[in-house]
Amino acid sequence: MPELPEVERLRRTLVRALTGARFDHVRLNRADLRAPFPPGFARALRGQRVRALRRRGKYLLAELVSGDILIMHLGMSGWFRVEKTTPRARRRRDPNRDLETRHDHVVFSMSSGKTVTFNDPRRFGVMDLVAANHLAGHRTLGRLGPEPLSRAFDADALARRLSNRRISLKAALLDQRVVAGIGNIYASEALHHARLSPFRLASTLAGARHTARDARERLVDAIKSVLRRAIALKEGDRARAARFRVYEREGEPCPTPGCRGTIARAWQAGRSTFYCATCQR
DNA sequence: GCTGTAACCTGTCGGC
DNA sequence: TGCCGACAGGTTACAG
Repeated sequence: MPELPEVERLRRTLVRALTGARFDHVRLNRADLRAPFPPGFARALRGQRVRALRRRGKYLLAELVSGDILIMHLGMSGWFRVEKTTPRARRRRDPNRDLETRHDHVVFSMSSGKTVTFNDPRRFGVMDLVAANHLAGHRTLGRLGPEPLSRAFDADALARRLSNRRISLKAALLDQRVVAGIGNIYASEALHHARLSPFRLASTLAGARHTARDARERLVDAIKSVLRRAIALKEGDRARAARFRVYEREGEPCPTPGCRGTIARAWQAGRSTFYCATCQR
């Protein structure tokens, strides 16, 4: 599932196809994803040139020379495919290929000679086009918490956002207003890395006592470390067994050195949580 | 205002 | 083999 590391890696791939290029043609294969495309979406994009491709949390933001911003969110199953543009007549029908392209919802033909296709079987993705000066007021982007890999995200910033929050730590990490870009997988991973129970009340990390301060410093370090490591993974390292310490490892021994616990699974905030009850407190 | 939960959606997997 | 239900998860809407 695309969380911050996956979106960042995708951004680095898309930069080459999009930056400096113009949208020669935009094809929408349906009228909506999770929400309808804004009126005139394809027409408004056509002819526009991409100045830069940024990421904010799990959102990809294509800054256009005109000052508009193309907002893209992958949802649960969205992904982009980059291919060299080929004339339609030369494409041959291929049943496997048809299966792969069944959920191609948006096709960008770029002046770079690349075709960038958005494929999203579950259609939880989002695309929107807004003026740059409306970005801060955007209903979701405008409320996002700090970027976890930025200097702005430190123990003090975390304390401010967890203060008075009477929800679990796991639920807090999933709240994009607390910190942007973490999803179900990396929330479990970071909490295990920090040796903090996913069931602990979020506000207990906001206190002035040194134990609370120590815990939130561990959590900030764990979040940064887990995300950086995931971003740095190469294509060949993507096997889940190599990537995750607790996620989808129910029943396996806890990987923390010296811990004799077993990874358990619980249902929390409507999501699966993987944790070790022995070393996560 | 805050919190928890259902709903959206479709591919996959296990059980029958 | 085929059908059916459960499950996965990011975000939003809604109820309490």
